[in-house]
Amino acid sequence: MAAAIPDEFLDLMAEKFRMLADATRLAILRSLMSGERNVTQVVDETGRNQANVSKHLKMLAEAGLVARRKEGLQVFYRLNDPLVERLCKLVCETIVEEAQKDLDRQKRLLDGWSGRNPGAA
Amino acid sequence: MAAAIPDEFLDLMAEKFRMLADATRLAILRSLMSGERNVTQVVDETGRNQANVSKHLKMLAEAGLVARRKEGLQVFYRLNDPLVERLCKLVCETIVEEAQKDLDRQKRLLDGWSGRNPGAA
DNA sequence: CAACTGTATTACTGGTTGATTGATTAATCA
DNA sequence: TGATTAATCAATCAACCAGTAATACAGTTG
Repeated sequence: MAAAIPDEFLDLMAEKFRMLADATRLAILRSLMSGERNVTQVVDETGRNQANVSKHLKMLAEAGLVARRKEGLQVFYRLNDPLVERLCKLVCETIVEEAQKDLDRQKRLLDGWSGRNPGAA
Repeated sequence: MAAAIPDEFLDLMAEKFRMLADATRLAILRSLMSGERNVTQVVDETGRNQANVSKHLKMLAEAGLVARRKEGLQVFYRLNDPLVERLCKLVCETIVEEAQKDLDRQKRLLDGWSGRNPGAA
């Protein structure tokens, strides 16, 4: 019956989605999907600069999406919310599907349609 | 094996999530989850003003999340992307779980813990 | 201890985007 | 024409993001 979403949820939901609505943060999360990483490793894997990565990691930690562990000089981060991978997976699949649909449409226009139905606008 | 997310996907994914990263748009989508609605109905159900709703509906339509149908004076919108409801459902469940976890933690502090382990800070 | 190095965070800035609102316009129909 | 519905315009305000520079922190070395 898909219970309706209560008003108080809307802001919380928006906040969750907002965390995922940035390519840099997604790149960081993707890096953490392979396992725990320190800041320098994340910097290397994402190609973003350190201050920027650090800032986004802080946001993600405050939102509860990643967890922090300090060890000597280094700070290690890891995924802390199973939701992340599930949401990313769903969206990725959708992107693939949409790309496939586009391909099919083009294909139909290019070969399947040639010669037939000549007068159509 | 959870195939890695390719770089080219990051922006597309961020764009998808960004559409859902706003409480007003979520309220609009929730309204449409009950079925097709015209703009006035969405305005009433969301409590936002007409210009605002109209603008967000346009964004959602351009992103392909909703579909548009004009009939006389009115314009009807409906959900057009099965992803929306699945993503919202996932996030809602997570919010409920997190709230539950908070409740449990408080409960444990209040009654389960009283008397025992007296010296702990 | 003081100086120094490597690692991570914070502060500040400029530029961009986004949300909201009131007023106006466009389209449709009585 | 007048009423209704939706889209657009113009203006304001807030949020966000990248980048540089400055700061903090832990550990090492002299």
